[in-house]
Amino acid sequence: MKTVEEQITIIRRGAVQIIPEDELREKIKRSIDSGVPMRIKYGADPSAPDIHLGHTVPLRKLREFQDLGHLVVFIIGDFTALVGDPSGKSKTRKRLSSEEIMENARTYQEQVFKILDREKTEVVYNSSWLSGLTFPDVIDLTSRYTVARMLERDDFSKRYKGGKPISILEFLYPLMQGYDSVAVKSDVELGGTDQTFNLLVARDIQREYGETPQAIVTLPLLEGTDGVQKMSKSLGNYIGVSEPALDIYGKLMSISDDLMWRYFELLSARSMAEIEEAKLECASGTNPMVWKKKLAFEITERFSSAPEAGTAREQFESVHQKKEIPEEMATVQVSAAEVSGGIDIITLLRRAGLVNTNSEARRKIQEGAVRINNKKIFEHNAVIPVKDNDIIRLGKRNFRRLVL
RNA sequence: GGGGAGAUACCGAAGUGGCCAAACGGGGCAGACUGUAACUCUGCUGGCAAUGCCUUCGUAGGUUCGAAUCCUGCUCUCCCCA
Repeated sequence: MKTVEEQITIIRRGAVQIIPEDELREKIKRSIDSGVPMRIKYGADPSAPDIHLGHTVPLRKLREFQDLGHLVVFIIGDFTALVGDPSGKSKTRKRLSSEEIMENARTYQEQVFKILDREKTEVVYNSSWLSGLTFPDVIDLTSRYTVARMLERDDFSKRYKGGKPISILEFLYPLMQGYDSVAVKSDVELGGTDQTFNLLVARDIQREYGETPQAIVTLPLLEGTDGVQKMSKSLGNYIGVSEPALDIYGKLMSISDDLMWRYFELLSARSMAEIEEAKLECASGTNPMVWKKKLAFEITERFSSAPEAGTAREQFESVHQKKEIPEEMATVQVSAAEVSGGIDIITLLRRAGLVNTNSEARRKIQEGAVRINNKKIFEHNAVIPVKDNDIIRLGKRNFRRLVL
């Protein structure tokens, strides 16, 4: 068992804030003395089943807590998802059916346990306590917090000042999350910095219900592959942990050199000392690509396997560095009858799923982005004689192999 | 309950009777460049049987030779007052 200070050091690495640190120390000490592990709460929204590298930042921190002997209480926010979160810009965010939620929760867990230790994880659904609350219970809960305090939340106050709508339901969310903490009796809760407000509300709610408030550990939000906005599926700048090894590797290689160091800090298992060393090395002339490949390999391996990551690296090198055509690619099946006497290029591109409309196909052809077997096609009414195994290419990185 | 403002393409935002498939910016895609799928530069970015035609400016009607633009109802949002 590690000492309090040793544990704090591990917890602090990569964390943005620990609120309040002395309370956390106290909790760790009590845990050591009593031999009872701390209960570390983490909530997940099962509306999007694909977890990406951004989610893995807190997950890795949870794993560190587990390795220190503590228990993770993983809350699936099925009740939350059932109600449907109206926050943000998407006005008509759909409400999920309970079947969808259960399915998402299942795939979610599959992915989460690539990182977490199953033995030290308690998975719970917040519907099991939230759906049982009566309206008087809800009134009691809402009476314990004020509108002014709600408006302290950054995005609420911004929207309020900017004349953007805020639904009452959104005010309820922090309260529901806080109630979750009461229900699971959490000692510590983890979340991204965007969750700071909700995590703090939970402390107040716990106190209101006569419990000892949880300590809070906030973690940075990982920037997406664009290097600017936070990684999110809706922004399309994410790297999913269940993506094919080649995609994970390739997307990691596409990040900027600056962002690479950020990823090293937040995702890599390498020590900070080693990372600093690498930075110096690059500053003195080493091609950053060398280190980017190491990062890409490490992360790809984590979510697939060493052989798969190796294959991904080879393919990347062959396609992007030697400009060769990848060995493996998506295929498109056509019947021999369809292509006897050739097939017109627009139809071919659409059949291959490389474009969505004929107009788009014409544009791409004009731009010189279309190749068949590495030969550029410029005629948008060209009729192409094709055969089995021909390769259709759009741009640098979209390939389809034709199968008759 | 009363008064006012608004809803435009993936997002933000201009346009206020014909020159509007709709400026500009962001995003996306492509081309050039590159160690790179980064940066930068350039082009494209509603659809189609394509020098034309069709659909689109919250929604349903109306006025007009002609409507994103004017009128009316409806839906939704914001602000002020009570």
